[in-house]
Amino acid sequence: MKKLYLKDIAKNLNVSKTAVSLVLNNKGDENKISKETQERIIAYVKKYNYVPNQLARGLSRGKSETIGLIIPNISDTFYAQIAGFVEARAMEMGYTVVFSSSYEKPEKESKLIQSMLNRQVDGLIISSTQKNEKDILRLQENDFPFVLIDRHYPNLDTNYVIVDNFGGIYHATKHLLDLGRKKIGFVTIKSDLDAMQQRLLGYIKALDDHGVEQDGRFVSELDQKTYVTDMAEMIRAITTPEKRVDALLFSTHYLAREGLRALNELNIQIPDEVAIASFSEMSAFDLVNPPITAVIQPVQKIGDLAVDILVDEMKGDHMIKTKDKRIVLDTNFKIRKSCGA
Amino acid sequence: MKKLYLKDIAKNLNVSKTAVSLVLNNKGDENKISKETQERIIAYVKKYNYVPNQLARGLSRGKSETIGLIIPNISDTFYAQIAGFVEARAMEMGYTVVFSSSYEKPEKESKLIQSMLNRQVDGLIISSTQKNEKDILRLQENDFPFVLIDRHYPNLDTNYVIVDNFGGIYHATKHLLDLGRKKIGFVTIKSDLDAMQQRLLGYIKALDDHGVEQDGRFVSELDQKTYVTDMAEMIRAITTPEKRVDALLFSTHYLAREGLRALNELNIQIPDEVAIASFSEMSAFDLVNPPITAVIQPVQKIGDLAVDILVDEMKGDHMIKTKDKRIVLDTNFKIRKSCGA
DNA sequence: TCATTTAACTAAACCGGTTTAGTTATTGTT
DNA sequence: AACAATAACTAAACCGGTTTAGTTAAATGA
Repeated sequence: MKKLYLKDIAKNLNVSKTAVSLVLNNKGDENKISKETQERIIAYVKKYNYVPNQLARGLSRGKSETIGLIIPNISDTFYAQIAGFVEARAMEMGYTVVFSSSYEKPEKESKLIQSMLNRQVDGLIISSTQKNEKDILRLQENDFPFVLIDRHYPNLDTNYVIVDNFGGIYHATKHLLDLGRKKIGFVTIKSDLDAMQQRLLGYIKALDDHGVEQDGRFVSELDQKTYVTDMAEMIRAITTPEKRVDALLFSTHYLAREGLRALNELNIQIPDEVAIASFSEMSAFDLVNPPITAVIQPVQKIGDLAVDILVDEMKGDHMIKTKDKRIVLDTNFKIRKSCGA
Repeated sequence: MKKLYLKDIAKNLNVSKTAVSLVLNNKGDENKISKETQERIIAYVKKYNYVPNQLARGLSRGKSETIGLIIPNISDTFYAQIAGFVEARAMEMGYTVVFSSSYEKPEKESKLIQSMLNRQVDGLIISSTQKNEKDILRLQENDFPFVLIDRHYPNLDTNYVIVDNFGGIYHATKHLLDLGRKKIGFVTIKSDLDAMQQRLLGYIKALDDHGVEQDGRFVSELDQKTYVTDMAEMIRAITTPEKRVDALLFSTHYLAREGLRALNELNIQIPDEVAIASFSEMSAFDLVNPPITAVIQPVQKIGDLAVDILVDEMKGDHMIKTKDKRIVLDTNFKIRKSCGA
């Protein structure tokens, strides 16, 4: 079973490569290939199950029908889910997805973008480290189609699909306040990410709006690399009688996971002694002890919209910007036992 | 900033495309390009940051430096983790990964394989639906490099990296028996997958070896599509006084998750009334109530080895089979509270 | 009836690299 | 001095498609 090429088909049917190529690309009619010839070609192709070499096709058409997906970490449930939806939607649209994890390293992200461009992806979906303005700017200057997801550059004028981080946390904070919690701690990751800043700001704004004074506030920023080990100590520190919090809000699902673990180990009763809630969740938050109240991100929408916008951008006339391409999605709020509602 | 091509470099340096190409591919010396010319070329390329078009490169060399990964579902933590390790390892080796989820549909899997072949991937890593012998056989007949992971075809002579499903469950079952549990139920998915069969067999063998009679056994096979809703009813049925089990072993992590949920809802005390354990885990199994004892799969090893074997296969002289390319990895057993140890 | 369209098709250039098969000038050998 | 060997390089073919710019023969128009 040796491989069948366009020229073989042409030879065997006594037509030109051109004819075969045109017919296979649905350009037979407009190029006046007769109905019979078209049928002969299609029949032959079907019979011998011919499929064109995508590299050759891509090379000559200047596009690869491939989109690149760059995310911080495919092993993280949040990104894995997004990847799943991106891939499914892309496939519907006829695109293949190549992906890579940047592990939050700007240099890695930069290399990945370069490498994907070499591989002639037609467009990029990037959840950026947000420390790589240089590459993002370059993409934009070159009118290369791309969409940022989950994280965007607030001072750059790009397409993006993000969630309302501020609003999500504001809602969660308000909920805790409404339940009578007065001393709400906010546990987050040391990070310049705008998304993280917004979550912090949402927390602060909610406290301000409810007139909570300085001593009712406690913000703890853990290091991305050491948060697992730091968590227990931090929790111990803020649950001492002097500066005891009565609620903790975690800015990410993995912080909530470790926070819960630490609280359980210290035998602190949730929600009685300390109520907790999390921004973003993972698949077992409804099964942990106690189930964790969480701000839910619309992962499917993020994935679907990112692809839709990108596809539009890739085909579209670059002059006509039809769709709105800056999207801030609302979050949901899932109340469970951990917040004591 | 318009794109720089090989021919531009050649023109600007007054050398041939050949010279540039050879030097960039580290074939300068063997082709007797003088040291100075080599340096000139390298300096120029570095200065202007030239990188070759991978489609053109792939087309002319007949390889794309890309590997395809086909898994049941990228959103599943298990496969997401494997994908992460596969991608990382592949990148180390200079390969890009394209992936797609088959959602357990053989036809989808078949299409994906075809599509990836069209895209000229150099090799495939497949976690097959195991209902697609036809395509796997064809790959093999054509000497196309591929490695099966997680699931293999027992009657086909292919490369694979799987885990010892039988042994893993045997160990877990024995552990429950040793803890004095006499009526152990086995909850699994209706499936022809050999992996699933092996898990069932491991359970049976362990019972046999310990002389557990027929009424100490209970196997429940749930439907892949409806297990979430069926679980509660099933659990209720086997916890009636007449045929009450004192332990439940779940053949997958998602079954364990739903089983735990159902048991909690029915207010059945774990492990006092019913002990539970799971084959494979998810990231919060140590935080759920109670933490779940689980057979742990070596995800990193699966990913790493799959890539190693595939790369070997892709470069390697097909005549010389150096490495062992059928690998059955041992599982670990993580004891937590749910089994009552 | 002769010029013009049109229908049906194709040769050849092209995409941007790699590779084969040379070429030319210099050095080495006898 | 004559010839082979070698160093340093390049023209052109090639990968497998797409696309442009034609060609040819029949149909139409004035």
